[in-house]
Amino acid sequence: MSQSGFTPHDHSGCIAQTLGAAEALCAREGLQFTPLRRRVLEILLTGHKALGAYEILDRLGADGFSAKPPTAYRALEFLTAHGLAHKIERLNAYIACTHPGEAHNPAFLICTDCETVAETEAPAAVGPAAKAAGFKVKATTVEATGTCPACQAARP
Amino acid sequence: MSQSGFTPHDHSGCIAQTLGAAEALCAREGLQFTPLRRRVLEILLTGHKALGAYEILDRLGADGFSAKPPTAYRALEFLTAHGLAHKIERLNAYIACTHPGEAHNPAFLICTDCETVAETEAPAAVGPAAKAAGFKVKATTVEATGTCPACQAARP
DNA sequence: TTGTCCTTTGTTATAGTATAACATATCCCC
DNA sequence: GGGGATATGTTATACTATAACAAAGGACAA
Repeated sequence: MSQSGFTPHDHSGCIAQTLGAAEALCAREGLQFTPLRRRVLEILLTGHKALGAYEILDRLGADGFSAKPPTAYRALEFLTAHGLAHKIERLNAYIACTHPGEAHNPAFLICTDCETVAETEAPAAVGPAAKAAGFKVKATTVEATGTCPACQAARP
Repeated sequence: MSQSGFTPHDHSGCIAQTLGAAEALCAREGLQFTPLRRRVLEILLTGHKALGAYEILDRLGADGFSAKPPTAYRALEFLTAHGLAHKIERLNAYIACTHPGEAHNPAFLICTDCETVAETEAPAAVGPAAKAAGFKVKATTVEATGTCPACQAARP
């Protein structure tokens, strides 16, 4: 599995692998990996960029699906609920998970130049502070904005 | 300074202290702490909860300010730009900073029961992973949802 | 003093994000 | 072939945010 969406790689492999993992996960858990849900995941997988719901919606419309907001949002809810995609809160946008099925605490590195988003593993980001406060953590969002290696090189 | 908005405390002291710090910071940096900006900060300081821009707007209207969106958003932009308030991305809402002026990397603990938000210090949440990826971090968002001590006790 | 620059606030309009509520369809299983 | 569960279609609306331009006021120099 790639550690970073920043480094060049065979992206068609990325796509195939993730779709395969999604199929396997849905089969294992008795979930329906319907054409709509599959198509939304494919759209997200076109690149390591976060897409807004309405951007996804446009592409769905081109494929003959209903181009109304709930269509996209419901598919995204399914994908995020099962760890196949994540919402990037800073961007109000969505991205395919790069290692579905594996338990993880994702952190995202968002390049503000090229808009590429890389998913990495977050260390215990709030664990100690939460413990000290007596706070019981359910989910953690960790997102960093900045500049990816390629864009640092391109704009010195 | 309180480590947590979860523990009971003298909140009027909270308010006075933060407003004082804001005044001092603006005086020091040559910024204009106008009545509008001050009022928005006061509104945010009414409790340790995040408020939406339109919620703030309603209260501004009651005080004779223009109740149009840019009024609130511009004040919030000023406050967040200078570290006097923060945006909670998970909630699309805003909260007063509990220790303005001090350099910090805030992390937020969001109670999904009572909606209280506590600000704590984030450890280097993405440092190692970013370094490994060659990513240059500009800003980091760390937000955890969960249950605060009081709500854990109330709903066992 | 008045004219110009700059910052802040007011105002109008619109863009972008998300969900509620109800209708229809499909499939599985009995 | 009827009943329940799940998924999708459809309509309407709520919520969040910004662009663009107008107007008010202070600071400061000519």
